[in-house]
Amino acid sequence: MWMTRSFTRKRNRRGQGPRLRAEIVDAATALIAHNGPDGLTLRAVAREAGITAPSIYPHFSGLDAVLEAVVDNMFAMLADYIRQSAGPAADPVSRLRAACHAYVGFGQKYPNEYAIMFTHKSELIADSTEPTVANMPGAEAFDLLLEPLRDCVASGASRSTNAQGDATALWVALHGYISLNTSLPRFPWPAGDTVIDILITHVAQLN
Amino acid sequence: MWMTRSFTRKRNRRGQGPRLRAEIVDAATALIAHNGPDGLTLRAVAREAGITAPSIYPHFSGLDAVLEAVVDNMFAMLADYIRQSAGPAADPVSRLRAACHAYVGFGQKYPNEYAIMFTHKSELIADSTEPTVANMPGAEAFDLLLEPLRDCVASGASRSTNAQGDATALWVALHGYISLNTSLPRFPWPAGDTVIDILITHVAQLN
DNA sequence: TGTACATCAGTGAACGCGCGTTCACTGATGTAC
DNA sequence: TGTACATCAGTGAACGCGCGTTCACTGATGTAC
Repeated sequence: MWMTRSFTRKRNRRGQGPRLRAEIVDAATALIAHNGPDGLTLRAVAREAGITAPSIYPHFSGLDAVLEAVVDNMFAMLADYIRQSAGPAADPVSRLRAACHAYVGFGQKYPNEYAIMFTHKSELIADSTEPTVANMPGAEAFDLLLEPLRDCVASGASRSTNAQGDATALWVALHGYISLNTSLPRFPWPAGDTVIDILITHVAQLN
Repeated sequence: MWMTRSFTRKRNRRGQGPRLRAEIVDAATALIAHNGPDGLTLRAVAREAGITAPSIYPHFSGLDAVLEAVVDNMFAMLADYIRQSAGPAADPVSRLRAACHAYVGFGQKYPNEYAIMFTHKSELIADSTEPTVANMPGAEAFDLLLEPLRDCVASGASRSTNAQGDATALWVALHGYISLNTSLPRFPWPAGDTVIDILITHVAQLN
């Protein structure tokens, strides 16, 4: 069982109040990572952060707002994670494969956090914003799949004639792998990365 | 807002007590369908079923057991749903395509119910049972993808050399589509069934 | 430089609520004689 | 056929608990003069 941190927090100095905001987000993330999304309450977050429950209100309107910040944070981490893994590779196919494996690797390294990124009520995305790729929460990560795929097409390594559609399909497939593999670990999965490689090769139509 | 049923329930007759078990499962399913998995409590299920909370205990050890029954029920429904849609088609490719579309259709028709089928703690599956395809909760549904794919291979319609692996990849992909499409409805999805068709054609390696 | 004061970063007690679970019970229904 | 009884299918009150949210407060820290 996960235990609350036991050391006593030191109050922030004048003007440093907003630092607590980040600590609250970290505390919520840690709780999700260890207990899943279920036990997540305002009071639990406060306990984990080493503060009292009312102290959250100056920084967030409630638990939903905290969760939204956690999700935003995780999406930014995901994009960084993919960039770090896929950046070095020179040829487009290696870059695409690396990006896909990094995407799945992130989901498997942070399964509970990954799950809430997509479980989270999407109504929180402002209704006024146009539904384009650019202002989606996962837009950065999506682009990190789409661009290498486009490069594969340009270099003749992929037979795709619809990069946007195929990148979407690829995203869907990788997401499905993370989700199913996490929730059904007892399924007789083919060894190692077999399924991931099948998906990349065929959905991205690599030669 | 979803309202509780207002008519008053009639007590079951002697010997008909077990009927309440099914009513409890139905009530829990209805709550999940309308409110998502979050507001689901023992007392809410009892209210929805028109009984008092303690009346659940003779039939289930607690909320987890109710949820398990709901999930089992939904997996059985899913298999029926696929069979009904995919049964008539004569040639293997049509059967495979129909099965895949039915799978996705089920997930989109019952998004909240579909989500809990895989969100549900998989530890409830007896640890002693061997992890084979046969005793998975979704085994029936998986077979309804695997068999048509094998037929496609046999008839020369699919280039797959690893039906089991490719069926797994296909399942993963369809699952991913349901999941992402449900949680990100504002993403600029390609029109209609484009993504599904891309996934079927390429993952099943149809000619 | 010293001091009075305003402000900032939280605390701690309290509230009403719905929850899971227990317990003794009730009243209709079937059964034995 | 009548009646006493056992059992079945639930009820209703009660408990302790953790929750979200409010409110008045405190004490350290920076600022004005």
